[in-house]
Amino acid sequence: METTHGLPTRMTRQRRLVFEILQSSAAHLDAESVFELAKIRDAKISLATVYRSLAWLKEAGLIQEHRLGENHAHFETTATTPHYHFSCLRCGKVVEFEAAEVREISRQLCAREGLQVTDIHLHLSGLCAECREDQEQCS
Amino acid sequence: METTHGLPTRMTRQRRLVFEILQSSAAHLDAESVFELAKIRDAKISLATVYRSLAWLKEAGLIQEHRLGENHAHFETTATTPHYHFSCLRCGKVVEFEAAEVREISRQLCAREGLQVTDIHLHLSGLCAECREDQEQCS
DNA sequence: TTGAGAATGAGAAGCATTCTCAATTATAGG
DNA sequence: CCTATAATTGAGAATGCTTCTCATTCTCAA
Repeated sequence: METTHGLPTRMTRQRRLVFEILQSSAAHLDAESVFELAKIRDAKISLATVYRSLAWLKEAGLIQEHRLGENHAHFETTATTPHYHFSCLRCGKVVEFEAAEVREISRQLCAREGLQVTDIHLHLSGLCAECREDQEQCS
Repeated sequence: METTHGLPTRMTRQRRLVFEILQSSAAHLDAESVFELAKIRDAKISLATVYRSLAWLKEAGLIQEHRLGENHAHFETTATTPHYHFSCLRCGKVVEFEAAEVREISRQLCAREGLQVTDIHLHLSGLCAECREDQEQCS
């Protein structure tokens, strides 16, 4: 992210490609999915570069990383409106939602503890409406 | 967690040991730390058993798993009062805090989307008060 | 144009976690 | 108490995701 002079490094072709893939995708892609999509436009791109690009874009604030219960990360471009996630433990479906109260909670904590919050992750999990119905039919 | 008859399985010596270690620890231990502490009381215990015990205790609702930014999980016994976490990106310090509003947010989402929430994780990250001071001295 | 630093590709390495499987232990029924 | 059955364990192999290494390529500024 920083050169030896403390200046920001460049937006390269590969980094732009990774960013564009995340921009044009509605879903929350994981590194492997980004890699698969990237290879279509750049057959030579390496998985390591995808990971490095994701780290760089995250550091630059252009994308966000989410841990949605699975053992790998998902990424999405930074939204204009802050939002949070619910993920279904059964089918993996992700529901996004807003909640202005969360920023207020963060603000209060900062004031009380003298700390500085740079990232907020609210992650709910359980069963989505569909899976809930399926469950009930079994019992 | 379940026998072939659908009955719950037993609380074994190893599982109790893992639970007791988490109970007597103030911090949020990771699997490796639990393993190190467990070996003191049971030299033969295996890391696999620690992981299996953690999964079993979690399933039983006795402990909770947290992802605090690092690439490994941390565990703590289920608290009477639901609480959330802030972790410092610099020194790793964890601050626990309460926020009743979060349950209300969850309740609203359940009502609106028809889903069922079983787990809530609110994770803030940034710089703790101490690291914030250190940072300022450098600039 | 050239030199220094930054970025890349390919594959190796690392780390946390899960799996396999043979041996051990617990439980229920006789 | 004995036995059959299933659950659990230990040990190490295997897996999956991510990061690292290093030789090569690219970019920018002088």
